Amino acid sequence: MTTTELAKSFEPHTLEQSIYASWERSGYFEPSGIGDGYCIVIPPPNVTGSLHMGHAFQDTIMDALVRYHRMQGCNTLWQPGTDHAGIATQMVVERQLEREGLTRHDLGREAFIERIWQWKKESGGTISRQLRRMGTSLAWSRERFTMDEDLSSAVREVFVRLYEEDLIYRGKRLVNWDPILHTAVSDLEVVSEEESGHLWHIRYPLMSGEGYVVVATTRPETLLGDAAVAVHPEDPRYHALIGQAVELPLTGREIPIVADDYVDREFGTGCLKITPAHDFNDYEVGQRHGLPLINVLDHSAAIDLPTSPYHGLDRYIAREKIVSDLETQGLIEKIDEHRMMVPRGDRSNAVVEPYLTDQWFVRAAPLAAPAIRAVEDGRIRFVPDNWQRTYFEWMRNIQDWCISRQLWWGHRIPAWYDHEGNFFVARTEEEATAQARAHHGHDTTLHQDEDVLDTWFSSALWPFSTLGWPEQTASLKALYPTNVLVTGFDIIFFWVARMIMFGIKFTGEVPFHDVYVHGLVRDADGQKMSKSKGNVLDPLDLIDGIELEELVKTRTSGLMQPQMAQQIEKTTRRQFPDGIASYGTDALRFTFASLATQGRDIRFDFGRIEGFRNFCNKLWNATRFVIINTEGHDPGTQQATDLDSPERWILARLNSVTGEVIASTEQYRLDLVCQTLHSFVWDEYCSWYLEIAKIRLANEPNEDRAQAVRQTLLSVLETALRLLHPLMPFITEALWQRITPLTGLTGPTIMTQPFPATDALRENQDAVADLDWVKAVVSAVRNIRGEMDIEPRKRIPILLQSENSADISRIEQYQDLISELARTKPLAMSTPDDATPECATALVDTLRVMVPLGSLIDRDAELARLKKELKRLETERSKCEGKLANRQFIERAPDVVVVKEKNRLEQTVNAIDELIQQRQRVEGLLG
RNA sequence: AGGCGCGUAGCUCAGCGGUAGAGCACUUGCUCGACACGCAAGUGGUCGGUGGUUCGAUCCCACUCGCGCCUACCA
Repeated sequence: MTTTELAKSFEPHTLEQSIYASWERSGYFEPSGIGDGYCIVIPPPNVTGSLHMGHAFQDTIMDALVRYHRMQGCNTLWQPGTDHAGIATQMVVERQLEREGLTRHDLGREAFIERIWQWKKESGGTISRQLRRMGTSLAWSRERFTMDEDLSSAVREVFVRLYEEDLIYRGKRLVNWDPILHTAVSDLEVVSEEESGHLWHIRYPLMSGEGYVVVATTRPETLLGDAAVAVHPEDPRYHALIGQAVELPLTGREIPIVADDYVDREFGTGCLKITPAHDFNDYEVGQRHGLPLINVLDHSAAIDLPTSPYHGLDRYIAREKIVSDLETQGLIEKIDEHRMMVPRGDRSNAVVEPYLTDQWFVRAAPLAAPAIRAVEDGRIRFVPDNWQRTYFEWMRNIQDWCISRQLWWGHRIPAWYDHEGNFFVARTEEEATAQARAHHGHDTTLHQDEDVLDTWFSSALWPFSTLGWPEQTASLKALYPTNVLVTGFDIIFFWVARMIMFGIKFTGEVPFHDVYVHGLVRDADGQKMSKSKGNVLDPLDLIDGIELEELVKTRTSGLMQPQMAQQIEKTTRRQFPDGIASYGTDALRFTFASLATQGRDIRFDFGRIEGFRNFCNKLWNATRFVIINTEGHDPGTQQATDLDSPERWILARLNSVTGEVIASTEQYRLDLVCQTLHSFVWDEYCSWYLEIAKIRLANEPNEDRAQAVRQTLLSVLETALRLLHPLMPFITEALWQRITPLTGLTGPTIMTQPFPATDALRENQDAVADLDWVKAVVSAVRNIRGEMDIEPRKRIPILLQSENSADISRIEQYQDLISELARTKPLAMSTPDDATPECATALVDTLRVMVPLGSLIDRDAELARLKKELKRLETERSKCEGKLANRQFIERAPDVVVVKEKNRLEQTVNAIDELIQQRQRVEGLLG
């Protein structure tokens, strides 16, 4: 035995990290520079964030694709990097400051930004460390960050060009305003959910002095900014009032009653107050009727009317006060309970306020048109393809994109203002100064726009900015357009659509050819994983394992809502009473890959990961077996030409499996790849071929033939390792390196070995048919043994009977194999004429497999077994007969199907006859 | 209000026009020299419901019931 004997079981943590380090050190992750380009850009995670299950899942898919193509000989780049996550990161650092009793304004912009860079430096390594633990083959030397200087200059370049083409404009518009974060957010960053509220019916007295109209509103405090009351032009109830005026309560202002068919006559009173500065619809109505925009809120959503008694009150406090004042004046007609959609900021959870401010916008429609075309004409393909509907739906109704954010952390907008309010958009301050000089005829002082760009603006450039754009770099030429974007459906709008628009606009080409849209990882109950729910799993906890107490601690610390801690602790203890076992990276990756189906929800199932950890161990031990049986024999993999059928069979199977793996990978069906490889390795290679090899190596006197078995053991294993490598990189590397010396192959790593290819010469129908038959015969004996409760170790006598010459020659050829696999005494042939003892019988097509009853077998058990088998056959027969009795079937079904059905019936009927006779014989025995 | 997805074995999921599959769980045996993270043999499904197309439907179509998601301006 050698000193490098494998451990008895697979222990992932002993090898993963050193293997990864050696890959990285050797530069295997970097593009080779040879072959067709294959490029994936990683969806950049938040630089200060950490890896969650969704990332881990997505990264598994990308790494599998990348490793596969690298082995296929492509010039492969998986581009790593992170984004600056404007709002999220700024919030985190502001919260840190809060603990010190400071705000960002106390520090000032420069110091605050410095502080964020500091935080990035401290926490920024987390995510790349975690990615490394996942085994990702990212080209780390090319790692990018959206705020790197070159990427920032790409951002400015894009901004300026869009501005120059009038595709970016600045304007005072209603935007979604987050009154806690004090910034505009885009419509995508607003999540509306139904909440309960009230519908207040308020009387607005008519100026004529005769009565009042009643308006219904969910937001009485905005009354202060009303500019009109609107009714439907064809509403007979209010027809006479159109053109009249009402007195706006609490303000004494006079506002008109206008007619607009936006009003829904059925809703509320059919009479609507119009607040153009605080509601998107009212804004439109206001535009149509030339109404003034009356802003009544400040940037924290408190009332901003210095002359009013409500000045300075928060919107909800003001609401209460206004309602009570109205009540005092008898102006509240009624208050109804009301369910309504409430828009909240996805980060702050604050109720978002439509708010009138100066912002920068991207004119989206002209950019969308070519982006729509790219998908329509197939230059970009969604996988699964129904996601293109979602894409089209949004793109065809696209709204202008508000890109300015009132934050400090991000790409500052490259626009400079003079004191007159003119602004100059330029790549640099010098250029802006020059523009200003040209404008004014002399130098003026300028100051840069305070706002930064939406993080998604820079993300939209990611596929080409990371490759060096706007420089025409070699990487850009070789690797752009990238091949596939792997992403979740939740960011199709945020990111995918915008990359397509900007990619086409600035490179003239699509940014990627395929968009592979995967599902979202959920917990075992189907719940979305989130820190606040306390159901997150850290991929590293699955890799390394975690004690229950530790898990409870991480799940309950740092909560936004500390009152949830108890509940979270309880469910955690219930769900993971023993903590989480250590499964290793390969098992985790294989699990993710197996879950990469076409669906939307991916429930993480611990049964799966445990099963795949066992699979790793199986592979490990199969390798041990192969090593033990080949070491010292120098078999090589140079396959002998004259192989016996078990070898021809397993090689043929390997060949089909290779074809299936390639096809499934190309279709992004990694779940099928898993299934195929799992069942090949476990059910065919280990359960059958290894067992056959044991027998042959023990009994084979011919050394050449024994060597052929050893070669086959090795070469099938070696090939299987390469097939598995994209999914399970660590164990396959470890085992491959271990067996390489035995195979005579050389090469420093499995990573850069060629991916297996199919070879028509390996196909072998005859060997496959023969081995299927051998397996069926062995299974028949094992079935009798199992059902009869015969000791597994005990050799039993069996008789074989057949008139079929194929059966007879197969028996001749495989008798030793069958007898060993089924643990029988030497096979005995008999003819139907022979007087046969009473037997337990099973049929393999035309072959009768019989185990003499004797003392071994229980007569009742055999009768029960026969009964069960007969029942199965009889249902089958009646199905067949039913079909064949149908004239339509005979006439219309394809001939092959009809013939098949006839054969099936014949076989079934024969089998039934056989078994009935057998039953009679057994019944004839006296019990 | 529109759009989409899902409903297959106890659980998690494949299959999607010609004999219902996998993993886990379950039952019964096994300290056989690779592996108990294992071996062998089993149990378990009117493929959500109703109708239609078809010689034939888990698969295609229509309707329907449940669950979920995404878009949308009903105050």
